[in-house]
Amino acid sequence: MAETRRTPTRRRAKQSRARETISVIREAAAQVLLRHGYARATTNRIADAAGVSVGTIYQYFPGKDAIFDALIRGEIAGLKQRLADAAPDPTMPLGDSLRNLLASIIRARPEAPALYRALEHVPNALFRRRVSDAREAVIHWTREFLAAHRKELRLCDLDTAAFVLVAAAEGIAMNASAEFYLRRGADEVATLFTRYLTDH
Amino acid sequence: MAETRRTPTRRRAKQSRARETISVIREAAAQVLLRHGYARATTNRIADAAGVSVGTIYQYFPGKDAIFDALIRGEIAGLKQRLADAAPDPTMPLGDSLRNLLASIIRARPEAPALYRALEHVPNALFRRRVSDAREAVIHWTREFLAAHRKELRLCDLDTAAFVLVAAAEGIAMNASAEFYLRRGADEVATLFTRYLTDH
DNA sequence: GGGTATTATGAGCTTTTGCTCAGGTTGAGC
DNA sequence: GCTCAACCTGAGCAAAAGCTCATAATACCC
Repeated sequence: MAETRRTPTRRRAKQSRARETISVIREAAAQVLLRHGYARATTNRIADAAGVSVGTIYQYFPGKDAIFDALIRGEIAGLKQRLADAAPDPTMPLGDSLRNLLASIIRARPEAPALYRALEHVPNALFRRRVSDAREAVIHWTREFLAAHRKELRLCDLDTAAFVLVAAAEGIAMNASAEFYLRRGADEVATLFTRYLTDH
Repeated sequence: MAETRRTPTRRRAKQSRARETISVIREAAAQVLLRHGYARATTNRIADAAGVSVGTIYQYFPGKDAIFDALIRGEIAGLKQRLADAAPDPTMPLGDSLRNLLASIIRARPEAPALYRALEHVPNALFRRRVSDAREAVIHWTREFLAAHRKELRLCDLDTAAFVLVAAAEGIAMNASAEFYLRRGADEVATLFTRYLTDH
């Protein structure tokens, strides 16, 4: 439970069997985290859920938090990938760009918000910095996106605008249900943002 | 650590000395929660922070989670009070109402978002329902607020609008720093919402 | 001041949790 | 089929956390 462990590195998988085990552990950790929350996500429970012995976990992860660290790194990498994929095409009108972007992010991983929410409370300083670094990166990306569309915008303080957009989007993503998006929720969010950014 | 305890109720304070102790414990719990997070917010640590013996905690709280339950109930009650205080005056223009509302909520308890964030991960089903019930109540209150200003609105689906507003506001409140509000952040949020709701 | 109900103490008991390690199993290469 | 490195097991240890209870201190009422 200490912040720094005595055994910094562990065995690296060399056979496909081991790589499979690692990903099974990761998925089990995500499931347990979603079902029980961090405080009850014990190593033994994760091992049970993974159908694996506790010892196996410690073959590949130096400690409990390392599992969640791997999880959050995966989630962040995925989010960044999706942002990159949703290529910001400056020729397309801003409203349509926004709609596409939101739809693609939302469709990609519907369970991500809940997982993210649970992950956010792993009591580890490095870990928390990873999360807020990622937020900062998304804000920066958003600012670039806005700059590419500068001519359509009514405002000039792009930094503030980017922050407001990302924070609002995060709040909505965290609380919205799947049905919300099915029932034109993504359009609604795009409208919220477009009306804020442009003159109708 | 079990969900149900053997000792359901505890001593009720009868002297002012005891009431003082209880509130000291509550404040200490909030501090420890903010500083260390739920997983490291142990009963002994809380007792230390409160300058009180562990036993004293268990005189008034049936278990660790009960402390946080009391905390969240207090926070929610405070938020509801602030919403009620910010009387929705339908004669005032919607933009101004929003600005006032946001400013009064923000000024009241700047540390509330962080506390709320930490509290959200107490691993207790009843507890989590309390939080989402509160969110639901705020959404309902917002719907009423919108209904009172219906004539100024461009949209008709007040349920969706109320949800979008509350979720966005939560996201912004959770991530914004104090400086953000000082540097016309509240105005910015009011603009975001006003432009979404009305025709410029 | 004496009596009693209320409040506070904290050493330590019980349970839980993170983690280890001595040993067993598997399978790729020969 | 043999070998050996890679992989896996799970009982159990040490530390930590939740909580109790016998005892002490305090405040209130007469």
